[in-house]
Amino acid sequence: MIKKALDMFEGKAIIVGLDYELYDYQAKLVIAQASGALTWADLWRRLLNEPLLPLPEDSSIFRVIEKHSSPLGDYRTALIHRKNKVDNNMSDDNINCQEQVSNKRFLPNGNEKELIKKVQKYIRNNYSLVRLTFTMLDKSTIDASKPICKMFYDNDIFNYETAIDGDISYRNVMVFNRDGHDLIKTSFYRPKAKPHKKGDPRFWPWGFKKSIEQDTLIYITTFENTAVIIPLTEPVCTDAHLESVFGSIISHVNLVEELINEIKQFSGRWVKSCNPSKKSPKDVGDTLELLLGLDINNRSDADYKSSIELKAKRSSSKTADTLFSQVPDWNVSPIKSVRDMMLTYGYLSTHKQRQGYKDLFVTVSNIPNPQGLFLEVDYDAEQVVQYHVIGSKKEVTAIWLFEKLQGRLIEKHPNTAWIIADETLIDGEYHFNYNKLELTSNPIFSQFLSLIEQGVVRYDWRGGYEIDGSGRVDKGHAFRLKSPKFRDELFGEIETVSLI
DNA sequence: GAGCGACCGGTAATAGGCTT
DNA sequence: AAGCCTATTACCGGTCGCTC
Repeated sequence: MIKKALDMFEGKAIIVGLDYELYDYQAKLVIAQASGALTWADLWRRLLNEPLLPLPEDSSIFRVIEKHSSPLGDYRTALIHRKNKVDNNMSDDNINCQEQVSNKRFLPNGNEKELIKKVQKYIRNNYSLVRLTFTMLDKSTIDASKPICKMFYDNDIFNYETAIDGDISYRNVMVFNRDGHDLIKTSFYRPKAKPHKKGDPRFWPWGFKKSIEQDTLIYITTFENTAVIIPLTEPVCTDAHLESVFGSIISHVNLVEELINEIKQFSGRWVKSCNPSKKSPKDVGDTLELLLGLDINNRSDADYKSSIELKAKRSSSKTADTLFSQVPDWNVSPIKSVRDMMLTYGYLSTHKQRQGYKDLFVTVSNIPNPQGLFLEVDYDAEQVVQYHVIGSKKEVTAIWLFEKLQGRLIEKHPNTAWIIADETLIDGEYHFNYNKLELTSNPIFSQFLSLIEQGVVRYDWRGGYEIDGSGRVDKGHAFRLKSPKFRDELFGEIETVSLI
């Protein structure tokens, strides 16, 4: 009986896998989540109790896939990988076309991505993207998603929480158009819904229909406590229009030039490592800070004149970028310390020098890891939450407050210089050659949260504790960006500078 | 060839017990 | 009560090796 039920789900997974170009295990995960389970194994356990569980509907399957697709890029996340074009040949072209059309509805196309970057040269506040559908224009409403509600609340624009269903409030909203921009009277409200249920938060700028076409992607952000709507089309989203509102591009050009000139004193040639006899991961960064005359530090702010954070890497490295280290807010977390965390969820150390330790060197992403730990973003409570799951039991373990994370992210990365070095051995001594630099500025916090949801930003536990004793290791428990290739998702525009 | 889990080297700040 | 010492915690800088 159970076998048969599982077979049905597996069959559905195979079909979905083919339709959406997923690996088997990914398709299974999608089916599991669309059925309300956390993982395939979890679904299996649920079927034991409830063998007649229906197959998930296509709409919920699509929702899961949509949830795991990035709003900013045309790639799939950790959960859903795009297969190589090469092994696509056997798939049905019609299905492919339909799939592409439905995905394109949400994702920015190439031109729109360029316009997003252009906007972000001028204004870096939190933002959301909405693709205007036929229904929105027809009914004259835009649904305010959770991040949009939060953005309006944070900037004293509108509070949907205290709004009474059916009461319509009006605020002026800055709407960009072909001639520049206008302040447009805009309605904010929750419609009267069923009893015991709050109406979905909505807004609509008066006369928006006249100035906008269906399927336009709009960029919603805030500026000096006013909501701003920028349709991402060429004639509207111009430098002239943006500059007239937000002023000329803010830059740290001088400080950056100063840094580049300092690095050029020793770039493009081999310089001896600060620890030449031994190869250690941190040397590439420590040597750079030494050359620049900076103290090797563990300060939590940026390295160079508190304004530019330096990140050095070996050119051979393709590993995750450490964004910043931050332990959870213990006073609001069920787990009360790192030690508590390690001893509760750690595994017995296999390391020779740490016999009798519980280690936890693991990455926590949006899907459960081998310890059953995963992250979720709770926009209502304004927290990033680490859950632990065994079977169908899911419990909160640790919590980071938005406020703290936002502070850390902005404090640490106002401007970041990612410096690439080659490494070589000369006469038995290690040397570095710093020769390339990538510059990023002002990370976008809403994007940070979105990337957590997508599994692109993850949290690493990096430590261990002696079970009955005081021995410990701690390499810094940190939020990290899965791969350097996602830098532009978090930071928007990136500038590459050659140092040779 | 990239993803992923596991893992490496450090220092600064702070709390609390003990001595003076 | 001031000062000192030590234990503890929270940050800093990263890569490696196996699998799919």
